[in-house]
Amino acid sequence: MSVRVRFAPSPTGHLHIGGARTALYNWLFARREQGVFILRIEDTDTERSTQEYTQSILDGMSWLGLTWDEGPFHQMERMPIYREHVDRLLAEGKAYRCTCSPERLEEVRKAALAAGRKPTYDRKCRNEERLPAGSAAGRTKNEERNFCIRFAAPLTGTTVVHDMIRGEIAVDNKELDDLIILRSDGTPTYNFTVVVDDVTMQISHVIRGDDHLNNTPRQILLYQALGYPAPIFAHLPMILGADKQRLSKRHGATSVIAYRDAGYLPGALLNYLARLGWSHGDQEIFTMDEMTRLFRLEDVGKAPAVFDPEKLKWVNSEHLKKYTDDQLVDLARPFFEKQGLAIVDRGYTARALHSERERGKTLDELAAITAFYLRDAVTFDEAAVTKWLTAEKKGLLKEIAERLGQVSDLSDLTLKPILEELQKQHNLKLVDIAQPIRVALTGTTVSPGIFEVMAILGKERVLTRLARALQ
RNA sequence: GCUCCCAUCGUCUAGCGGCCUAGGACGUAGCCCUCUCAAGGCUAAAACACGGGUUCGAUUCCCGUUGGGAGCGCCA
Repeated sequence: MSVRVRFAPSPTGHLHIGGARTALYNWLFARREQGVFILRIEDTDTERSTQEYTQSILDGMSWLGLTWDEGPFHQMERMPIYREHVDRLLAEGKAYRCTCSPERLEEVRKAALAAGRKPTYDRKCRNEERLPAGSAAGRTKNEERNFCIRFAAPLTGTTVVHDMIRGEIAVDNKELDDLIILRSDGTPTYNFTVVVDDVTMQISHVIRGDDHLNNTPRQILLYQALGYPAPIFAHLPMILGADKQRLSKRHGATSVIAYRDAGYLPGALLNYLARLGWSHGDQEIFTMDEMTRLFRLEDVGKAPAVFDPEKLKWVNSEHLKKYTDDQLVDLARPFFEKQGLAIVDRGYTARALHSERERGKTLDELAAITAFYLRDAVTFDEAAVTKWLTAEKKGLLKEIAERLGQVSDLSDLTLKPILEELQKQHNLKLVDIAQPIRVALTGTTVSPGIFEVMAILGKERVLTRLARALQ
């Protein structure tokens, strides 16, 4: 059997961390099994679905590099298919019209809850005499729209889910109620469309979050009613916030795009996400290639995982190490631009980034700490100036400037003797001489080695900055 | 409330009955390196939720308890 999997987000928000991992696992599984990865937009919630979110999800997927082989399909464009299936169930007596009002439903739920039962539908309309079936789904003309269509679920027996991650899960059919498959406005509902779509798209494996685990038995009932074989299921554990609650906006950035804008590499985000729930021995860092080769659904754990931004950062820094200085220039460019800095000298920028690359864990951080190289005027940190640019130190800097003016170029070779000599002469520690220079050149007390900074800046910039700091 | 799922260091996890004195990673702390900050190296603290079984032997298997998560929508 050929492997066909799908990622089916609903466009009611941006692509978030949890969705991205689900998409990744589907993608990895498809790649490894040489199957097909399908993207399906579940937009039957016309109230909340928007075109913007759809685009945002597509953008997120593209940025991550999770390319799809088929789609994107939109459920709103597949209405005839759903209606056809509803009609079939209706004709076979496996679905029925329900004229209960939302108000009555609410009362029934409340009463059930009060009696200690599940807040399910009491099957009133199913038990009353059947209304003329007709083509409820395809009703068009002057027909009233004050009814919806419910699935007539089996009253007895048990339904068992075969899950690649959870094993077998048996649920008593008594726990399942007659879910609505077609709303009174004629649109189908999730549990129905997902089944019809997965069948008609010939999905072989349904890999999704385990918030859908409870829905699975009802869906299996629908497969059976429709006379289709059910796909193989694999329910992934949830991703939680630091408070062990389901990850939400309250936990900070949850949209994939936010991570792109914060300077994370798509490969790093995916690497981190992959390790949330999946592992391969002690390995932490994976290339996409390694992941597609190594990923197995059998190695996915069952327990929910807490999203740890700190570890993500570390993973990102590890991935950052794999790029050359030259590649870093292009990666960091948008983040320099965000600060209003344009890259005029590519080689210079590459050398600047080289000196800082161990210090920034995201591209945003990296660009921020490298910015002083590209800025014309140094931005001074007040505390640093107060501590290190005292009158006494300024005298020292003046002396340094004079000596530097006499050398042809700045390098370890020319710089070291000069500073060491001054250090001895004034009976100072190297730190007492390095810090004033550092503040004068970078504006802060933190930077790469001072010799390196000076060599990269070059004689002209160094002297200019020194002069300016002395004012 | 009912049903389902889950349970190893703070966090991500390895472990699939003896190899466990429970391993790795992030983070934390200390030391080394050192012109600052990182990076790097070394070291340390840190976990099998609890109680019953099964077994010669349980982190590993079973049951219960507790804790957490999810579902119970004319949302997906």
